[in-house]
Amino acid sequence: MKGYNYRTTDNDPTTTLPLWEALVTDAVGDVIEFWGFKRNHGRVWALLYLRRQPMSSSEIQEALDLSKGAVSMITRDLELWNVVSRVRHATSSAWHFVAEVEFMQMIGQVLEQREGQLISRVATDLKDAGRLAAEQDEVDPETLERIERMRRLAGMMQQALEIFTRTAQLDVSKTRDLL
Amino acid sequence: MKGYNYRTTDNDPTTTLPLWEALVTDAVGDVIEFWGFKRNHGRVWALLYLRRQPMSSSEIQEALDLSKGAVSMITRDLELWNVVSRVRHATSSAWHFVAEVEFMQMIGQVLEQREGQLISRVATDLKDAGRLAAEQDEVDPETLERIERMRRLAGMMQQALEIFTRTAQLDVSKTRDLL
DNA sequence: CACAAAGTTCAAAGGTTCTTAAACTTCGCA
DNA sequence: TGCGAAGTTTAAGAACCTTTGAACTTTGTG
Repeated sequence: MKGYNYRTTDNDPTTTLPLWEALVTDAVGDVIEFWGFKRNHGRVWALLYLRRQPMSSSEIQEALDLSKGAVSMITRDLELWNVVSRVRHATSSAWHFVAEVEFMQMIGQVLEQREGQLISRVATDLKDAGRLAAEQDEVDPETLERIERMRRLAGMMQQALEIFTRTAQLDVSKTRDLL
Repeated sequence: MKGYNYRTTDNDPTTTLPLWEALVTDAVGDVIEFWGFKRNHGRVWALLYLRRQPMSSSEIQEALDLSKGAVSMITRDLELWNVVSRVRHATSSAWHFVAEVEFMQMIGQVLEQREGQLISRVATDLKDAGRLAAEQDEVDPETLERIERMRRLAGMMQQALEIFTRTAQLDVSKTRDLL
């Protein structure tokens, strides 16, 4: 879960972003990275949220010192997750992006999906293991019990994570007008 | 958060572990990896938990096809987290390891520590950003408000994660005699 | 339609993490 | 004390993920 330090804001003279904006975008980048996303997903969202006005790809690219390709891929992801939307700006032919405020939804949604895949695979593997072990004569009944207990532990983790993501989303909706 | 596939159990003829044991150790490895630990932490713990008898480093090494150094480092971590303990076996001069059953505690403990570090840094950064932005005349009050809202969001995440880890641990203690 | 600008894709580069293997240290025992 | 086995540390390498940059495709406009 550790980060990759593709940081460009430290002491880069070519950066045009004021320090306070860099602090915000990097902070959000760190948080989002902690949750298993890419740091730049958070940085782009934070910039758009902070600016409150549609920004073009090239503006984002320049502000955060990213490549054209990176901006394309990142905005595609953010759009897919519904935390950024693409709008037409009157004065320009290029697409512009704006931040949606449902930030926790993105985390909850993707977390739940990732976790669901994992747990279902683990569950079937542990069931298979229990079945196979039961077929062996020399396997202790206590050992079979331990496999079953691990299966239950996995289920518990799933439940806990579900509760967490649901709570997190609820917390946001409670204060949705805040954001 | 993705894994590194240093898997040796797929179709390795030198592996002496029966398939059902490999399924269990790998399943636990996958879960633990999802939580930001190393896959082999989970595999070693699972093996010890399954065997229910003290195992020496070299036994672990052979069973899971790890190097001597890897076993040393992994058992050190597991011991530090109190999910494995080191015992003297009567017949041998080598240390042996046994699994403790407080598995969720390890996750909760380390998660909370990692998260605490992150959030406190993010909090101070966002506070700094707000202060710096306020000093600039051309910064919109609405923008200041948005920085403040992000700070609150970070705090909310911290709370949610705390609730989660506490709930997870509680769930375990409720069923502690099970495991 | 043709051209230019905008946007996408992907192989390769760059960077991080994990594992290994070998040197090194510690421990038990004669 | 000296030896061998056990255990630890670490530099180098393998595996992996992310970003880049250039080729390619799409879009808008005269």
